[in-house]
Amino acid sequence: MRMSVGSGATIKEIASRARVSVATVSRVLNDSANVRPAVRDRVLAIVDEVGYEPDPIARSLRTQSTRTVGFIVRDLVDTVFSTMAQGVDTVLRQHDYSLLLTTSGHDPERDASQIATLRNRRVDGFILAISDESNPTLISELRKTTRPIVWLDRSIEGTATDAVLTDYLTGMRDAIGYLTSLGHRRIGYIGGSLSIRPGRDRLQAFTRSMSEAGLEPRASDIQVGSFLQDFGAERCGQILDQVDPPTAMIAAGNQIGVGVLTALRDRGLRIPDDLSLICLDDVDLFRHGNPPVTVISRPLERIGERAATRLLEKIENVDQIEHQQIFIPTTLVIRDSCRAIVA
Amino acid sequence: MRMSVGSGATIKEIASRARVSVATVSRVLNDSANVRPAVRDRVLAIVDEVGYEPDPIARSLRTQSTRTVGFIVRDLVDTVFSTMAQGVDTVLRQHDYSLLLTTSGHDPERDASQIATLRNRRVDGFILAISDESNPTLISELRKTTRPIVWLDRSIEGTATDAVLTDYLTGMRDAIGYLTSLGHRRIGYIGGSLSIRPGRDRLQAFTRSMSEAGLEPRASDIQVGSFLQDFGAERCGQILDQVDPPTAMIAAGNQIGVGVLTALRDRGLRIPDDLSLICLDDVDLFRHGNPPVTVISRPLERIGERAATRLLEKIENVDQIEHQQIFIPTTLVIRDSCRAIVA
DNA sequence: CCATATTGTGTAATCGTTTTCAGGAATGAA
DNA sequence: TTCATTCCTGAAAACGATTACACAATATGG
Repeated sequence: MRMSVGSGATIKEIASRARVSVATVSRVLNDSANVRPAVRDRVLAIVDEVGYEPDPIARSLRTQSTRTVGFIVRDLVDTVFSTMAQGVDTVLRQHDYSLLLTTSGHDPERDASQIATLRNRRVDGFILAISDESNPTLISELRKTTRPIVWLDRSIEGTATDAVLTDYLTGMRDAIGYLTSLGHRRIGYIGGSLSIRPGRDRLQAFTRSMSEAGLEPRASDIQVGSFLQDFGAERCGQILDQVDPPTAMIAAGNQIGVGVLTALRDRGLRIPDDLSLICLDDVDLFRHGNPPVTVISRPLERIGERAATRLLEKIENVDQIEHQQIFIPTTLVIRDSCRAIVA
Repeated sequence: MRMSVGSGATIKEIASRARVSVATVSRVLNDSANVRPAVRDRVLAIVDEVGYEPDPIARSLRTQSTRTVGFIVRDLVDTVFSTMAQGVDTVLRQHDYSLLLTTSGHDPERDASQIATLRNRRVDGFILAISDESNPTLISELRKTTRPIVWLDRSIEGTATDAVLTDYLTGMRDAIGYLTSLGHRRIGYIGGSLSIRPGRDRLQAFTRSMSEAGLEPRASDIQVGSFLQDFGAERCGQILDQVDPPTAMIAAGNQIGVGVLTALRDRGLRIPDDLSLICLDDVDLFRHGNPPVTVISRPLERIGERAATRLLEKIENVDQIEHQQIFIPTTLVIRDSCRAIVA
């Protein structure tokens, strides 16, 4: 019973039709070694005629390579991740690799189990944008693979890793500079969990930018803990409920930003009149919202592409041992969500 | 040289350690046939101790099944598709299947070539949400596979197919009803390309709903052709530039809706004061925008889940020959983007 | 107690490739 | 002509599982 894939032909059939051995066919197809031009042409002609395509499964079994990359993201519904995935797909496709995509939810256990799954599936490499880098199960799971890993806005403490990271400082500094130039002194900050690198990096970028601007934020103006919408909404309320709330706010996460927006709407507060707002990541809601909101932006698709490119480099260059951390700068895109304060 | 995957052990090592043949180990692992309980336990103990996991590649080669599903979407950046992908992932994960995800851009040629790629990769089935169903290259490419296919908001004319489709009529009828109840008589419509099923279905739902409401739309109020933002913006302008433009508009595509929003903003028109707007698909921008826009909504994630479930049914039940078309109803979610007309 | 089912197990073929090894043909040098 | 290279090719051994087949051991029935 022949499989109806491609022509369904196997290398054996090609070989017999071309009156050569399977070894020769294989050599022609991997254009390796020396094979007489006449023979090569004969084989190629048959291959073409029959429409033969080698079975990648059989090939994988023999070569221990699947031309497949595993990509784990927290959540595909979040535009940030799906846009990165788009970038990854673009690059992989160009290099005849396939994308095995899966999600970890917000569950650290699933991070580990998904890695196990992908490892078991023999992916040639991993791109990881998972939920919690510090989970010990995860770490031990990772040790079981020798395949290259590229972290996406993540990294493991204390270990040399390949990673594509975001330089939040560039955009954050501009954001704070912009706000202070408008006269703001009290700037609130809502950020995600610190158990994950962007949570830490963004907070650090914020505090550093503030102190560079000569500002010392109040502890109560800084709220961190989760990237979720509800968290953003709740903590936004908390910050604004103070007797003398900040005049500006930074929502360091696109979901958080959504939460802030709904919190403001619930209280009947308007942007920028009642609060100046800067969000992170240039998603539709911010770009096309009313008013369009000023954001710290980064090239999400490009970031995905960069990670994929780097991973392929490592896969195809096994002897490449050194690790690279690639930093993608952020930029401030000014729109209409901040207003000047009259002193 | 042992691969460092799982324990790196092969079935042979387990067999020799357990003093049985590989056949017996295989039998235990596929809990098939009769194997003496004592032996079974002994084998399982060793498997456990060693942490042995069968190599899925070898298994695939023999069984001709990869426990892998291919999913082609037009564009991962579009929330509609990435949300569906999330649903697909959820179901596949629960059944130990993996997701091979790829995009076709808006390019019909790529539709076909991606199918070829997935077919070559021996996926067990396809979920297709591609760019153009009528492309002949695509059709002939599809004929080359015997693996089950589930269409997602798509279908091939004239052929019996499995598909998860959207019943746009339910939501559209409510939308038109709602608008007429507000006093609107002139309702514009901007829709996507008719070379793809949702383009046709949505338009049909619109014209039918209109006539049910006793309304006959002007030809110039109906613009169809592309799902892209720019198209939405341009045609929105075109419709509004008429001497007596409609008072309400339906944007039958989320990107189109974005385009409409920007077009309105560019002309300084306000929603709902200057135009009542109903969009399709409940994305962040519409849900949390200002004002929040009334939408015809469908459960995107659920739709993805449904497609995956159906596909797995067909995969694991090869003898299941009949085709199913599953219709997911749409609902109207009323928000603040429509206002009453005073006659 | 013998013939016959039933159970449990191992041997070996198979899936479709790549690649090692060995050997024959062709080439070049002396 | 002879010998050493170099070039080309094929046979066969992997890769790591599943499974058809054969056969021994045990159970069943008269």
